[in-house]
Amino acid sequence: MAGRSSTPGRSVTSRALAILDAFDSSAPRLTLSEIAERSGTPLTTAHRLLGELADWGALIRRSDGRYEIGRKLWDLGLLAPVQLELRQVAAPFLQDLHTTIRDTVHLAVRDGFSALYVERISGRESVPVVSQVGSRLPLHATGVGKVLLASAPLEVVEQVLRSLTRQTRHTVVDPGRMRRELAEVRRRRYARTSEEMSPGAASLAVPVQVERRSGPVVVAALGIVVPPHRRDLPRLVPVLEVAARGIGRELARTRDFR
Amino acid sequence: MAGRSSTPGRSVTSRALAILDAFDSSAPRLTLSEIAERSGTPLTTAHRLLGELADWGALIRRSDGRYEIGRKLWDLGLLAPVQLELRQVAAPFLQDLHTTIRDTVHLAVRDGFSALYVERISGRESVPVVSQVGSRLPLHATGVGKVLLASAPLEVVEQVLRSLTRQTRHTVVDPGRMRRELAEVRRRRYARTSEEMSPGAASLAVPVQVERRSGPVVVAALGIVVPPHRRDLPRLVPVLEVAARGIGRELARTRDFR
DNA sequence: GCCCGGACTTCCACTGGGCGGGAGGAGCGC
DNA sequence: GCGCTCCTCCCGCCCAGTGGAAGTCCGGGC
Repeated sequence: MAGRSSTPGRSVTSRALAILDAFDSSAPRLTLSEIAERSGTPLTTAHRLLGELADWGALIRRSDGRYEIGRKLWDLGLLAPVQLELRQVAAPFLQDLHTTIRDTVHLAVRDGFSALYVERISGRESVPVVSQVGSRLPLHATGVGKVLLASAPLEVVEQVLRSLTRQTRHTVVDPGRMRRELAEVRRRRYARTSEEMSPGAASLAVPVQVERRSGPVVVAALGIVVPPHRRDLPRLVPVLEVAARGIGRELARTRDFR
Repeated sequence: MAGRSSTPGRSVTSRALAILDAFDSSAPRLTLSEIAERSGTPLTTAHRLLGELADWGALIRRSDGRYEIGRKLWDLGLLAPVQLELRQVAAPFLQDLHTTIRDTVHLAVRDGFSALYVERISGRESVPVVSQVGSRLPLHATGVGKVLLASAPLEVVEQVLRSLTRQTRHTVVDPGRMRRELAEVRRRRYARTSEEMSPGAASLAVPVQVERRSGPVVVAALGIVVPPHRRDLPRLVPVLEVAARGIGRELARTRDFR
C-alpha cells in the first residue's frame, strides 16, 4: 500500500516518456529492470507502462524478454521534418553524387552544438567512416560541421570555440585559428578537414542554402569523406556545389513556405 | 467541475499515444483541434498532453501553431530493429546493386498483410515509383510482395487470397492463379510483376534469407523496378541473388542470435 | 474601426486511474 | 535443493488528470 512517495509532481506522460528515453544507440535493447533503473522509475510502474507502450506498438517485447523500439515509432519518426522535408528531397542528389565521385557522401544539419547526420551513402569499399545516420559529431572537427558552424548564430560559435575538444592530433583546438578557418569557409563557401576527426579520413563540404525573403539561409551541409592523400579535393568543390544547389532549389519548391 | 464523462477506462498513456497516432503520412502536420478530433480526445486534454509531448521533444510546435513529429522521435525510430538490424546492414548491398543495374532498388519486409518498404534507392531518372521508405503496399501486386507472400504463414496467404484488390488492369485478382504464381515463386526463387501495381512499371524480386537452426527463414525481399518493355529481366536474377545472399550472410553475423 | 466566429489558452473542483510496496512465481547457476 | 535475480500480480490510498466553462487572441468581412 502506501501511496506515492518518490518524485511527486511527475506526470504520467513524463514517466512514459522517461521510459522511452532509456533507449539510445548504445542501448537499443533493454530488460525491464534496466529500463526501470535507467529511467528512474520504480520497477512496478515501469512494468505497467511498458505493457501499455508495447500494446500500442511503441515498443516490442522480444521472446527473450527484452524490449526494443517498435515499428510504430519507426513509422512516426519517418514523419519528422528532417526526414520528410530534407532527407527525402536530398536523397536522389546524394545518390547521383555518390555515383559520380564514388566516395562516402553525407548530409548533415546542425542540432544544437553538434552536426546531426541525416543521410549517408557509401559503397562497401570506401574509407571507414565514423558517422551513421542519426549520429552526432562535433561541429569543429568535420567538414560538414565547419560549414554548419560558419553559418551558425554568434552565441553558438562562441560556445563551440570555448570547447574545442581534441579528437586526433590534427584537430584544430586553438580558438583563434578556428575563427580564421570559419571566416575562410564563409569566403570560399566550402570547408575542408584532414584527419581532424579520425585518422585516415579527410573531408570536403559545402552549404545547402534555401532562398528566403530575408536572403539565403543555410539549412544543411553536404560533404564527402575521402582518403587524406587525395590532392585533387578542390576540383570536387564544383561537383558538390551543383548537387547542393539542386537540393536547395528542390527544398524551396517543396517546403511549405515558412 | 463535472468529472470525466467520456470514455472512462482510458489510461493517460493510451491518450497520449492516441495523440501520436493522429499523425500519419497523409497528415504529418496538424493543428491542435485537428489532433483533438482525429484522436478522439477532448480539446483541453489534447492541449495539455501536446504541451507535455512538445516539451519532451516528441513533437515540435511550428511558428504557425501546427505540430510536427520532433527529432527525438526520429532518433528513437532509428533504433528500431528494421533500421538497426536490417536497413543498416543491407544499405551498402543495395547501393552496389543500384550502381550496377541503375534501376530503382527496394528492400521490403512483411508487416501483417502488407509489404513494408524499408529502403529504396533510385537515381533521379528512373521509372516513377509509388513506394517510399516507410510506405506499405499490397502483397499481391508487387514483386517484393509476392516473394514475401510466398513464404508467409498459411493463414496470411489465405487472408490475402480472399482480398485481391485490383490496382491496374494487369493485377492478378484470381485466387487460383495467384496460388499457382506463389508456387512458381517458391520453385524459381524469384517473383515478377508487370504493371500489376502501377502502369509503366515492372518488377523483379528475390528473397533474403537467414539460416536458422530450423532451416532458412525469409526475412525480407529485395527487388528492382524497371520499365515493362525490358525483356532481359531473368538475366538480372543472379545479380539480385548475389546481393540477397550477401545481405543474408551479413544479417546472420550481425543479428543478435534469435 | 468594429463586430463576429473560430481556434487556442487558462482556470479549477471533482474523482477514478495511477501508484508502488510487497508477496509470489519463474528461471538459472552452483 | 537452495539461493539469487528478474519478472508478474495484487490492491487500497490519494493526488494527478480531467474537461466544461470562461477568457483571450487573431483575422477577415463589412
